[in-house]
Amino acid sequence: MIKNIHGSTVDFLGTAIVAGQYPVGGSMPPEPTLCAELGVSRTVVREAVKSLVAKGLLHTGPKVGTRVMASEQWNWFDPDVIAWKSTIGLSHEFIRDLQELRRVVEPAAVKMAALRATQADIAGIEEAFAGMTRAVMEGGDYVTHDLRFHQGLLRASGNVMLVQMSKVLGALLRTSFEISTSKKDGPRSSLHLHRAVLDAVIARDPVLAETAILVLIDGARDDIELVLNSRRRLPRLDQPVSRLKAA
Amino acid sequence: MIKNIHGSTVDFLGTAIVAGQYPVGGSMPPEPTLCAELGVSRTVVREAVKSLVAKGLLHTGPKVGTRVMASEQWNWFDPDVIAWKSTIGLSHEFIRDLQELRRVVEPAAVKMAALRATQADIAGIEEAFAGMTRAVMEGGDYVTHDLRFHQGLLRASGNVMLVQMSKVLGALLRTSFEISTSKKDGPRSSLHLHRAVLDAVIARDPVLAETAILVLIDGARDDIELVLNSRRRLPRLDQPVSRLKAA
DNA sequence: AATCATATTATGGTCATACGATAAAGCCAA
DNA sequence: TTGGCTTTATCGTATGACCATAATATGATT
Repeated sequence: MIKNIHGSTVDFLGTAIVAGQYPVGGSMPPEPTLCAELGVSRTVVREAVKSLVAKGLLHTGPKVGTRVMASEQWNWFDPDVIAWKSTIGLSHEFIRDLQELRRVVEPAAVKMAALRATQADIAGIEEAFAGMTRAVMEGGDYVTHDLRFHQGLLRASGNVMLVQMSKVLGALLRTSFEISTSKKDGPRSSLHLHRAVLDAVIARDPVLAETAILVLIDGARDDIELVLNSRRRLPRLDQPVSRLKAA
Repeated sequence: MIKNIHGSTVDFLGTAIVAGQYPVGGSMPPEPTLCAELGVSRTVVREAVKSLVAKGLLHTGPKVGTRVMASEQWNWFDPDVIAWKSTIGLSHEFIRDLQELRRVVEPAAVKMAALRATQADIAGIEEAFAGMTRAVMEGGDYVTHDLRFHQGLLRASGNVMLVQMSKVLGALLRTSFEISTSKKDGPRSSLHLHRAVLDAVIARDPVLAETAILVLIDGARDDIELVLNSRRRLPRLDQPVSRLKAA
């Protein structure tokens, strides 16, 4: 992803903060220092900091400096924040929280979808399913279509807030799918489970749709648990604070 | 709320955008124009715009200008965005969506709370309940303590993502509570329903806790529906674009 | 010696100006 | 009409200056 200096700076600082490279509650280096470390102008640093303030990661004030907020204050539903968290490696606890969220949200969304999905919604999900099938048969990017399938379901719920979640859940789904896909016949075996969900939605059967998606979700949960227990901790990337323009 | 120029500018533009005063997909006035309209420097305008970009409301590019993103792109879980939406008046559909979200999230959170709440969590909720009781008996701010009660429940779920929701749901709860409170004996009659939830959590009974909170939520939903149907639309504030410093 | 008021100062907040970079829109030629 | 070039409006970045705030230090007063 090619970005301008502002975007790169936000990503750099955001990742560093989420990774815990600056102590929570402590102060960031003063603006001139950040300028020097990153090799950018004060304008860029200030606008980047403002972006991070907007996402709840930082707080600024004259003389008090730029402080890192407690992680409960961060906007965890912000796609960028989630992305930064993903790049440094999702912790076991965080995956558990996302998993729980998914198990709460997706069944509810599917129930609504069964009641309210438009033809366009269903067509979109069908297309995603077709892509999944194609990927299994002829090879190809299974994960992308799997993501579209689930995001299509949330979209079909017709609820703005639930649609929003698809972006956040995307991080979990990607991890989840990659794990499932690495298993023997993962995609092939889950294909008919997806079909069952879609059929229930088309049949306007909320209860059936809910039970079908729960099978899918719990299956994914078990796969993840299995992998997480084998490697106690996911890889964590500790990148040193270095010049930005070099990268 | 007294704020600095940056904060005021972000609020002003954010509110205007959420209110639909700038056409979605269209371009905002160019930076110099905004500077003139708001009576602030370009620095302030740019940093404000950057904040709004961070919240998904805007998108900028050289020559393309500053465009308003489609509302599906907005970070609806951002406390500021929700606050702006609240100030201009929550639409019927938006309240419905929030209501649905609440009905999905809160029962799940309460179940988790029943299993995992710490003594500190419970103490916090007890304190909020005491405040509610006091407000009913001696008069006082019922809504604030009611909010704390529900936020305490979400916090006790021990799930980061669910805790985040408390901020968003706060907007709905405030509206909801104000409506309920305006009803005859609203607070007094709902007091024992709250007590039932808390008791179930203390008793570590997830199922009981869930059914108890559902009674509470559906009661609130009915109250809201009633009020919403009497006045077809909530008041909407159309403030003209005017000088910022004057206010 | 302890306390409160005052001065200092470090740090973010705001402003102004200049120039670079980009992509839309117009123009010209084939 | 079409393809590519030029123009130009607009955001992106850099710099320097000064203002506003609040933590800290200083000193006076009791």
